[in-house]
Order: sequence, then structure tokens, then C-alpha cells
Amino acid sequence: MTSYINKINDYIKSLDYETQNALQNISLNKHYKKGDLLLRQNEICSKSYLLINGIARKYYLNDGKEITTELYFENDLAISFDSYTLQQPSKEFIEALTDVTVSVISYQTFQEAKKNFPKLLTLDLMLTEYYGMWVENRLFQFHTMTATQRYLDILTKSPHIIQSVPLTIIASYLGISLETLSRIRAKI
Amino acid sequence: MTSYINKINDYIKSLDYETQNALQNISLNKHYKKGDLLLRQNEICSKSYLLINGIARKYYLNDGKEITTELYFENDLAISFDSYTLQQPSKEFIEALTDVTVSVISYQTFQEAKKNFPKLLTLDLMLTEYYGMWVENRLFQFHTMTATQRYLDILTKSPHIIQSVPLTIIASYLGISLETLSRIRAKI
DNA sequence: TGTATTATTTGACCTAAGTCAAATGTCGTA
DNA sequence: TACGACATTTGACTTAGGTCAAATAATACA
Repeated sequence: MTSYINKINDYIKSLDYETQNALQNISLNKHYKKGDLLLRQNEICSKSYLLINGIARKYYLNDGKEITTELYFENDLAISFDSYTLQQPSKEFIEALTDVTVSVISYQTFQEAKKNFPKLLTLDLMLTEYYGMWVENRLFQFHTMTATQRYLDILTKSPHIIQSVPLTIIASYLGISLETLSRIRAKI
Repeated sequence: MTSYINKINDYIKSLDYETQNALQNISLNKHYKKGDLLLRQNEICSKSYLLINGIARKYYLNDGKEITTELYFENDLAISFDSYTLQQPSKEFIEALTDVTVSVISYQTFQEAKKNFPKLLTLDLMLTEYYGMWVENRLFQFHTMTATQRYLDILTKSPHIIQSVPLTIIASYLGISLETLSRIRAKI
């Protein structure tokens, strides 16, 4: 599936000058401080955020508890998918876990750009396909793997997560309690 | 999210005659008997199946056990998403749970059609967005709900599933053992 | 350097769900 | 209608993971 990221990047590089330029022109770099919220619950996700550097996460509240649904690193695209797609209020927050720099494109502007530069429509489809496969894979893990297996999977495939994100957040990302995560780590 | 299905259907209805016709021309109705496999593990999912009538499911094998990942009813679109998108061998099977009639479109033909009828590209994006939201919602359920809650969710939102699909399959779809499902049902 | 604050670990106990085995139900067809 | 093949339930016991409380790190910064 990493190969699909490469395919997307290749596609972007292969775009004609005009389309590349259009993308460039509707993008705007922004900085956020650690702890800042890029998106709040109940707001409509009207922008997409491409992480230039730093770390961020997406989470929602489940009777008072924060459940982390996605972690973002360099080159990851951060949106609340259903809020962005349906332009309806978001259930999720997006929060900067460190100081971050992002490249922002507004939903509306991107929709317009797709009309004038049809290749952006294909890009949109590719990004959506990628996200679909990513979520499907995560669902698969919850469907069939134990907490220990899910932790080991992160440890091997995404060790940077373990190194740079507090255990409380990793635990909620894995769908287990902080204590259970601590015990899993002790056992290994 | 049902509203998004309506939006997709409206979009299809609003398509110009040529595009509608193109879709029509690349579709082919096929019949399968109960128990037939529309897609086998390790095969590439080179076709999409729109259920005209009957019931089908998608599943994979997890050390010998069948794990159902999706149930299909009338008007549902059945594919193994990552196999279809990447045109790589499928981890999943698609099986007819009853006799079914499907409208089949080949991946290759559809890719070609998208070039000549750009509105099909938008349709592809909409369908992919819908699937993304559907999977996201299912992941949410596994992330935060108990088995009983997940069962009750099906019971209220999709009672036709409970009525028409054997409990063994529903249990695997819920990610629990058959015995646990039986006990949940006894308690309610 | 000391102390407050936050992050992580450990202990004791509880609960949801799994496993294995056996008992019932249900249904199609000879 | 009886019998084999599934489908579903029930029982007894095990296990993964949760909860609450307390004990240690680790950090930050006055």
C-alpha cells in the first residue's frame, strides 16, 4: 500500500505545468503551536491540511474520553473525512501534537479547481482510494487482532509513532486502556 | 449517510443520455446460485458486481475461520476494494448467500469508459467516498462499542440482516463468537 | 537544585468475551 | 415421517482486557 503513495506522488509530479500551478496557487502555508486545534467538533471541515512538518492527530470524544482515530506525520493529509466529504459538522477534532506547519487548501477552492483542471479530479479519487484502503486495513486489525498484535504491528511498521507520541494517545489509538498498553509493553 | 446514497442516485439519474448509455452498454447481467463464489481469494477483483437481487457477502480466512467483512443486498455494490483498486490478488472471497442476479462491469472497461465519459470519474469518486465513510463508521463501532451495542445497532438500523443471514455469519461480521452472539440475543 | 506536574507502571480485583463440549432445534429430502 | 445435516443454545471454565487506586518515573521550570 506504500506503493500506492508512490503512485500518487508520481502522478502529482507528472501533472502538466498549469495544473501544478493551480494547486500551488490555492495552497497556503500555515503554522500552529503545539496544542492548537486545526478543527473542532461541530465545525465543518472546510479545509484540508497537508503536514509539512510536525505531528498531529485526529480524535473524538466518547463519553468524555478522547479516542484517537489517526496520527499525522510529514506528508500526511489531515481531514475529518465524512465532515469534509459531506460538508457537515465534524464529530472529530484535529490537534497539533507538536508545533506544525501545514499546507492548507479550502474545500470550496479545491472543488472549483477540479472543474478547471480535470486531473485534480483523478488526484482526488486516488487520495480517497488511499484513505479507503487505509481505513479498511485498520478495521481489519480491530476485527481480528488482539491488542498485543495491534501494538506489535505499529512497533514494526510505524516505530516512529511509538517514539514520538505519548502512550495515553497510542492506547486510545489502539482502542485499549493506558494500563493495558503499559502491561503489553512490559511483557514484550 | 443514507442521504449520500440518494445524492449518488440523483447524480446517476441526472447523467446525460450518452453517459447513461455508455454505462448500460458495459454492464452485463449475470446469475449465480446460492453458494457460488463471485470472487476467490488470490484472484484479482477485475469486476464490480451491483446486486440486482439476492444476498451476498464478502469474507476472508483468518487461520481457517471465515471472517465476514460485508453483507450485500439489493442495490449494493460488491467488490474487494483494495484488490479492485490496486488490481492485485484479493485476500477476500465474495459469495452468494442466496441465488443472486448481478449487473457486472469489468474494471478495465470502466477505466476506459471514464476517459470517454468524464462524469463517470465523478461517479467513481462518489462511490469511493461512500465506501470510505461506510468503512470509517464500521471502524468507529469496533473502536468504541461493545459486542452487545454493535448487535443492537444492526438490529435497529439493519433488521433485514438479522432476518436473512445465519447467525454464524452475523457473529463473524460482528467480530464475536457464535456462542457470544447467542447469549447476547438471549439476554435482550 | 527542589518541587510541582505529567507520564508511566504496578497491584488487586472485575467483566466481557472466548473456548470446548454437549444438548436442542430446524429443515430438506429420501 | 424419519433421519441426516446444519443451526442455535446452554453449561462450565478460561482469558484478555478494563477499572480504580496507589506507586514510581520523568520533565519542566521557578
